[in-house]
Amino acid sequence: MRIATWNVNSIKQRVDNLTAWLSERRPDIVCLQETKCVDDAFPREPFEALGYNVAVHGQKTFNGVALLSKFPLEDVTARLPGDEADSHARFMEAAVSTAQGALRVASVYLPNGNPPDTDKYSYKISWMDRLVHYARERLQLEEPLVLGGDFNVIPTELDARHPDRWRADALFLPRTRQKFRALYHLGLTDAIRAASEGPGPYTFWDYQAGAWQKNEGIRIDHLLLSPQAADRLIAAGVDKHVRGWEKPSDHVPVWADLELSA
DNA sequence: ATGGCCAATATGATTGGA
Repeated sequence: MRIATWNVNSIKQRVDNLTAWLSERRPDIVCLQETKCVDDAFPREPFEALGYNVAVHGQKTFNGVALLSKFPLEDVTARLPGDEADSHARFMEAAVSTAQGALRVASVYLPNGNPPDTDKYSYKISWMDRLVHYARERLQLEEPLVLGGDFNVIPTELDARHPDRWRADALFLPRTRQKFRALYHLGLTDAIRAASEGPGPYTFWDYQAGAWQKNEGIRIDHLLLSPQAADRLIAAGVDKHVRGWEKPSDHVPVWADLELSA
């Protein structure tokens, strides 16, 4: 079972890159973020033609998440509990059944939170509190669970080429990192950090200022595994080369292989 | 050389991203 996450920064602009990467990496399940389109306008056909079931939860202009899966998607839920007034399309969960066993997966697009002295940051923190609450409940099921997404959190100094430049940023503030550690402390495993000790790899390079050419990246896209998933982790990686393609997203795919057969 | 981008929108300037 290969599961991946990718912030595509507009699904309409990324159809060619996404289909090319799917053909190359051949993931079974993909969590997508920043699809930036309403559900009726989502280009499903190119992905269905590659054998994927498609579940979308989008909105006009901003945000938007989706799941692609070679297995049927069941119990699809497109709301993170805890705030009925939250209208942002940032979360979608589904259950997947395979011959090797069941898996629960969520596509997560955590708020950016900048600038930190505004209600955008308090929204980020309260969203993280809701995610902690959700994860705590799901972990009680003691099942394989993968939270894949753009968490907009740089976890440690190993996860930025120039950490000092990010000190005052909502992605790296102590309060942000503390809240992210609360997720770890529930018992979730960071798949990339389990597979490599760092520094790096990075998953995002800004379009501006030659960040890609100078490898001034950060690691903010993560796959967090429940103990029942982490016990089955075989390998994990970041497809950095995709950032060098024509018309790239500013994020690259992150993937993990799980041996689901107990 | 200390600045450089990209996507969506009833668009030609503004907003959001990170």
